[in-house]
Amino acid sequence: MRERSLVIPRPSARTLTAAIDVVLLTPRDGTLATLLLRASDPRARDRWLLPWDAPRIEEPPEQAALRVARGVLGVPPAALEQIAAFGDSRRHPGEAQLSVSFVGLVPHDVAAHVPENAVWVDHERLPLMAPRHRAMVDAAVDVVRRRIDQAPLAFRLLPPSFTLSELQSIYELLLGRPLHKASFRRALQAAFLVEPTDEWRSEGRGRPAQLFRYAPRRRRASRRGVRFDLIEQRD
Amino acid sequence: MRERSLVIPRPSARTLTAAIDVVLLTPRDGTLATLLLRASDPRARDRWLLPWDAPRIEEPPEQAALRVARGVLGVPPAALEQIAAFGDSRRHPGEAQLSVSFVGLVPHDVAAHVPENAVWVDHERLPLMAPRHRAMVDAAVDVVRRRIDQAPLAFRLLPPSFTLSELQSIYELLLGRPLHKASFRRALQAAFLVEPTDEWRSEGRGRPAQLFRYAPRRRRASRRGVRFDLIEQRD
DNA sequence: TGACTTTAGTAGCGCATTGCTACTAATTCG
DNA sequence: CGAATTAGTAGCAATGCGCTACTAAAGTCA
Repeated sequence: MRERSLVIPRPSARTLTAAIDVVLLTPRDGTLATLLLRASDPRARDRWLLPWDAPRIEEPPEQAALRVARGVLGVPPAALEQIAAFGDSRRHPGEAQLSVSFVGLVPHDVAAHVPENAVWVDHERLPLMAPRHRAMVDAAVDVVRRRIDQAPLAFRLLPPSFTLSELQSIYELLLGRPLHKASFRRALQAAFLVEPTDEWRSEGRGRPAQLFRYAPRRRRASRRGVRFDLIEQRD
Repeated sequence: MRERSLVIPRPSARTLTAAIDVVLLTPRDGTLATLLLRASDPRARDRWLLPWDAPRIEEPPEQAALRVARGVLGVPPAALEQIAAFGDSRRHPGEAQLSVSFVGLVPHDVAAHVPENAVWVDHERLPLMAPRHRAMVDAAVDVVRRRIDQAPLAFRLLPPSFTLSELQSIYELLLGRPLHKASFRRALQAAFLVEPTDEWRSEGRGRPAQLFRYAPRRRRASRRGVRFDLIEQRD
């Protein structure tokens, strides 16, 4: 039973309930923090929620995500990327059958001004949440970690000029592991991503640090070889 | 205007029309080929379609994608991963407002048996298609290329035992660039991904090749350093 | 003032990885 | 048998990366 024909007799789209969910991430106290909203109804099943809303009529998911993010932050996030669609049996707080989730990065200064019903929580110490929302946070961090070396995500979390130590801290937070200072700087220089300004910043103790700005000069030669960075078998 | 409160007054999910679209990829004549279906109605606006269907009631997207893939292939694909949700103004053939798209990998022997209204087309030489479907094919190839070193995708396109030249060809197809033979084998050995069998295969001319099987022995040490493989600025 | 602490930044060694050329090995074709 | 063809390896050169150990410039405090 292998030869078939006309398997798909003119399908037509079906309606289902949908939601747009947004995972906002910011560097905070040495952790990567996620923005959670306290449920307005204290008897609600889920006390803590990711910001979300239904898409408006004819509103594309990305635009809806931007609207939701702006609703909580007042300004757009520094970066916004789609994570994935979630539509399995894991519960969504609004009982949406299908969720399209986005991750947004928020600079520290913007993150300081959020509504009173919102809190930033270390992404590794989340309270009890709807299972779909919790899965989104984990997936959001994965997306960021996989994209950090392909998009200038880290730089969007910093002001236009920054010290290399600040930049390294952001990378360490986003990657979730420490980096070696000398190696980090060497790799940064080889990639022609930043250029020094003639300003220096004295931050309390210690030698003042030179300020740099993001100024990608040329493309890095394409990735060499094959890496076979196979972690485990996924089925 | 930065301090806000209660930004999200209990949203509720809204209904919209949805579709599940599947990009099937197979190695074919030295190219990565995509499965397209010819429209049953020759006057249809889109003559060529990706396999797709509406999700059934309560059917999760992944399961629907599996069903669609089985409908064309007769068997499940060797691997199936979500690509992304597409919901912008790019037209879908079924006018679905929201599409959840998946990419499936199909071994060569399975790909040989498809319905008569289906054809395999080089992913770089697609005919005119609905814009959303075309975008999905491009995104599917991107997803595969980004995941190939983290999941054993290449091995799923091969029979249980295979020659290293065959394996290298698959990698080259999926990555879209040639690899150097000696370097490929060295990296492969360092990753402890395959083990030799005691069989050899003589394929016409030339020295017979030893057959190997996929047998990941241990995890590769985690990726070192930072790579800053920044390609271009994305906005 | 001068030693100590703290943070910034660099030099350079050793090892692993990778691209490459050049080889050897085993088979078919004529 | 020799040429052609495909499989597989050796080893060099260059690069990348982790690390230790340094120098530099500020504050702190006796």
